[in-house]
Amino acid sequence: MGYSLRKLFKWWFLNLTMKKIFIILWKHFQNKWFFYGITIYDIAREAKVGIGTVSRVLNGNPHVSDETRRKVLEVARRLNYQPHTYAQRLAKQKAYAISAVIPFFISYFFIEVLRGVQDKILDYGFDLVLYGVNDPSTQVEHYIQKSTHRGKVDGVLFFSMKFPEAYTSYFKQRGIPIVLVDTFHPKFDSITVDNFQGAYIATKHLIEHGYEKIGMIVARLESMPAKQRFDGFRKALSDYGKIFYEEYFVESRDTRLDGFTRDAGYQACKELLSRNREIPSAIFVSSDIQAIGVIEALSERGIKVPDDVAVIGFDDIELAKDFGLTTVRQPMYEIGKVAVEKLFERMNSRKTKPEHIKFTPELVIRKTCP
Amino acid sequence: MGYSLRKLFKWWFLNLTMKKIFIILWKHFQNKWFFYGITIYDIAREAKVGIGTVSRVLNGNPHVSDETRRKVLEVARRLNYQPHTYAQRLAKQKAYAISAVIPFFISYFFIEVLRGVQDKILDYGFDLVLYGVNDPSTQVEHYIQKSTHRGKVDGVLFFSMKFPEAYTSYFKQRGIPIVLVDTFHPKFDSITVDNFQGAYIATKHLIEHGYEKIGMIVARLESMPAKQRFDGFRKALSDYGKIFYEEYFVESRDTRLDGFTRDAGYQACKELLSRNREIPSAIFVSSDIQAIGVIEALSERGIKVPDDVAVIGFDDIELAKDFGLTTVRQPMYEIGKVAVEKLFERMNSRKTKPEHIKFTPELVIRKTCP
DNA sequence: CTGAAAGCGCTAACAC
DNA sequence: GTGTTAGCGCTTTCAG
Repeated sequence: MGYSLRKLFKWWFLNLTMKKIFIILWKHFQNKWFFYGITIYDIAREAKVGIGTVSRVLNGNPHVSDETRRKVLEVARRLNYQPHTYAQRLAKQKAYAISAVIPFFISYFFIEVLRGVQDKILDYGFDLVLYGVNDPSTQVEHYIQKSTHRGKVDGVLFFSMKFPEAYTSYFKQRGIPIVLVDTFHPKFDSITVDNFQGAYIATKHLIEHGYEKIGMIVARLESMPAKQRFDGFRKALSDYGKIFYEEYFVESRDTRLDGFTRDAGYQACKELLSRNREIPSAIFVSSDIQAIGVIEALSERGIKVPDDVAVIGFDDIELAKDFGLTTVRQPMYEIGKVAVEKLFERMNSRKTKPEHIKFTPELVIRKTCP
Repeated sequence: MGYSLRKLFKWWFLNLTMKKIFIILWKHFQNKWFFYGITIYDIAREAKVGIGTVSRVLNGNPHVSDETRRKVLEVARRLNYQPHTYAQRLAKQKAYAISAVIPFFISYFFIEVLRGVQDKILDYGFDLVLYGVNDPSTQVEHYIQKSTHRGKVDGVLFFSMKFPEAYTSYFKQRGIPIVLVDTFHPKFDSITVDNFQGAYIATKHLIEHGYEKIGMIVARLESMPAKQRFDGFRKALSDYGKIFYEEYFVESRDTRLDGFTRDAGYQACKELLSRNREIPSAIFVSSDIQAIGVIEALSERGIKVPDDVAVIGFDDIELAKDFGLTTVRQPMYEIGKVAVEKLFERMNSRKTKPEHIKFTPELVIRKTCP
């Protein structure tokens, strides 16, 4: 009998009490020591109400008596309650998050835009899931897929890279809201900067300033922005009946970052100088970072800016201010903000046609071309 | 009877069929048209197995017959199944995500570190939730809280800002793994760069090069990195029995970004030049961005680098290469990677004491001090 | 090896 | 107003 009693006890102990004791202890530890793992059930128990009521209170549902509300709130605060992120998201069938698929290489642009995105997203209380692409040629699709795992995000922001054609139907079919920033596709909302217009404005300024022999140093023309800026330059020249001096035009040979580097600008300027006896009266450069290289090359040859030659850049990066560079400003922070706004608009109303917002850049006049 | 029949029918129709029909239709649309919203139930039904089995197959559980596995996999592929992110995370009680609380202002540093983080995190298949802090004085705590909402992430990376003392117990109590990057707190793992050592190495190089009158231009000494770099400089001087020339030492007045700007360097150098008849033979500058300003100021006065005065910077930012700046390189990409590794280590084993990893920076010799 | 069932923590429709 | 219950979609025992 002693034996069977022990056996019985053992069985009973293991299967029931043990479990319960553990649970009780565990809850106790959680509540008292960790302030962690508190659920609406804990609150409901303490406040002597149902979990539905707790949920209602926590979600600001008005159909609760003030008395109950107070009580629940008090308990919740005392227990240091925090809703479980993913339980909410699952039940609500909403991710409360958006993702950004963004290339890392365009550093200057990157930071500013991201700042805008972050600030705006804060207004909505959403999370930002970042997918920084180091190598577009191999990683874009991978990250697109990750960022669209079912339920993960309510929308995606896609930056500065060629949107892979194969994924247009992917997004359309699943109805995942997406907005393209600094890149374009006819089927999706996009936010871009009018490079053509910016270059046009800069060139026009040069022309109105009385410069005749206007040169241009441009990054590789395969790159869309470079091409558009070049086109704007040509258009302004022809609109104002000015000559395009072939000899004062240099396209970067440097392939790194499509030629949008200081060194590419430096080299291109050296080439320009070496192949001419005279120098142009002004140079429009396709980016600030190149322009800094250009100015270096000029000063090495003892050529003064802006006295001997005027220089205008493009982008208005942080350093442009330091160098007193006259340039075309891209409102990057603003672009980030608008991108988020646009995305939320899409998320809240699956509307009609895609919209294409174009920001017109503005001229910032500093020392290199007064 | 006609009436009661209709009534009955109506009731029946509304309460049962209607609902079911809708569900069937809906599922149909989903499956066929949208490839979306497929659940393991759909797969189980199609493959004629239980949902448990489906889950097992999908999770690579070995206790499934090959035959069943094949069948399930086939159906899953055909239906274009994707697991619901948050359902998984909820059931697994694991977030499969980490967050980064990072200030936006330190742009150069920022990008590189983040690249490292992103690349490493990719290995683990985790998501990165980004909280970019624009205004540390007001936003840090807000973002810390957001990033620690229950269940949201498995760990957090905290960058470059003073960790708020009030939150030490917050993290400790909840047992949320955190690693500090580019900042320090005795109670948490941290990864920093040995600024002292870096400055020491740079100064030593200057000394061994035979320079006697070595000056220093430093950002605001309230800033920890600036202070540590200054201390390293002094130590090297005294270790090698060199004089510290008070007159060739300038601390930035500029408060913006603690004086880590091109303009601050430029102004400080002007001040150095204006208050001495002679110039030092070498200048150690507390950051590359300032060094660029210093070089500008020097060249404006016709002082040649490195012929008249040698310059060494700190950081090795992108532009340093362009300017041929000799500098102290911080392995930022590497730091990002290691930070993630360390965090995962913490997440997988709640170990003992916090570890403090210090990277020793290395000297990069370029033109400004051969 | 596999199906059924009990969670994970929360929301929302449904009764009373 | 408020408690109960049925999901959200997946994981993980627990029996066979």
